[in-house]
Amino acid sequence: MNGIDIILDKVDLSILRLMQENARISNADLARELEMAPSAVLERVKKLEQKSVILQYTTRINPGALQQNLVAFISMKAADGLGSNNAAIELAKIPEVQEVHCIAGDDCYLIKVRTSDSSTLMDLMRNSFSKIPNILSTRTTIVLETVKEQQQLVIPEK
Amino acid sequence: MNGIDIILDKVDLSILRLMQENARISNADLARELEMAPSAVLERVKKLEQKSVILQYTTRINPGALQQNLVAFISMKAADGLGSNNAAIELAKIPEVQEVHCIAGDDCYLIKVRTSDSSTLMDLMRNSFSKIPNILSTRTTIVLETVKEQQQLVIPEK
DNA sequence: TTAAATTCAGAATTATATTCAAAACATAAT
DNA sequence: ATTATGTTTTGAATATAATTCTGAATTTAA
Repeated sequence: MNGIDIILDKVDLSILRLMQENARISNADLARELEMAPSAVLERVKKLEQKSVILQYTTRINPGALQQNLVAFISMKAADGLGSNNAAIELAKIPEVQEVHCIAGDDCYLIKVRTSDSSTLMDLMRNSFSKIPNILSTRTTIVLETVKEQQQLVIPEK
Repeated sequence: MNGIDIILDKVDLSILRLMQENARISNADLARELEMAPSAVLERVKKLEQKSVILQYTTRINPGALQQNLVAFISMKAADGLGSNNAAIELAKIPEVQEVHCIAGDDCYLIKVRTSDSSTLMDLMRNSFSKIPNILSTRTTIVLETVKEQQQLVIPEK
């Protein structure tokens, strides 16, 4: 399930670097950048997909264009027993919930939510969160402005 | 800079929905899904890019495959004057820093960082963060396990 | 050192991207 | 209503790319 047993060489890392920056790069352009035959590059890409090194090709959309300007972080205490993630799993099913993390310290979960505005967030909390058992308390932090937001990894040279 | 003045119709939303799910869908397949001519679809996609509705096509890479398993959230107080974001802008330049948010409440910034392990995080804090002036204090929350992590938006039907 | 497996290049085929002109459609103004 | 204007769509043409396959080269392991 993790990164164990997958060995990525220099070429793989270059592919990942190029595709992380632009997922729609053509295989032909990839091949040109890497100075390899398109067929060889394609084989590697397929292998990276198949080994789940590549999880998804996705499009980053301007949230403002869809009127989704509210971001909030919510920390939650839950009464899930040790070794049980039930609340987290239920939270993860909600599409507006972008991230669910189990964290060290007092609170059990830290989640990130994106909605159109604060009243939609309230609706979400009232209608969806409230249906999840074992949530004991929540503390919501509203984001005023986002300066940077991406998930790109730092890819080593080698 | 925001979502104002951009009007997206049903077809645009479908394009965004399909491309958010799979950025590498071919234009031909897009056209088939939408039952439109490829040329018409291409025009729309170009327009969405040009209007910055589409920000980027990116590849989600398994962090484990690159040995980047540590996620931390750090809240920071900074001495930036009101209306100045200097610390945030400097933080945003650090590649391991994936998110920088200005938040309401006591702390000024909430940032999300991804590194290979806790000692690399310590290095980062010692070497990079410490060089940023005006950071008064930090409180780091280590993620033990991530249940969900994506940035996909909820795209309305219409 | 050989055998097996992996990776690669090149050619052939199939499919796709892209461009363009013309038609269709929508909008606003007269 | 009717014309004019601008936008969007289509369909055809052509340029480019994806994909498959075979054999050669390289690597790995026995």
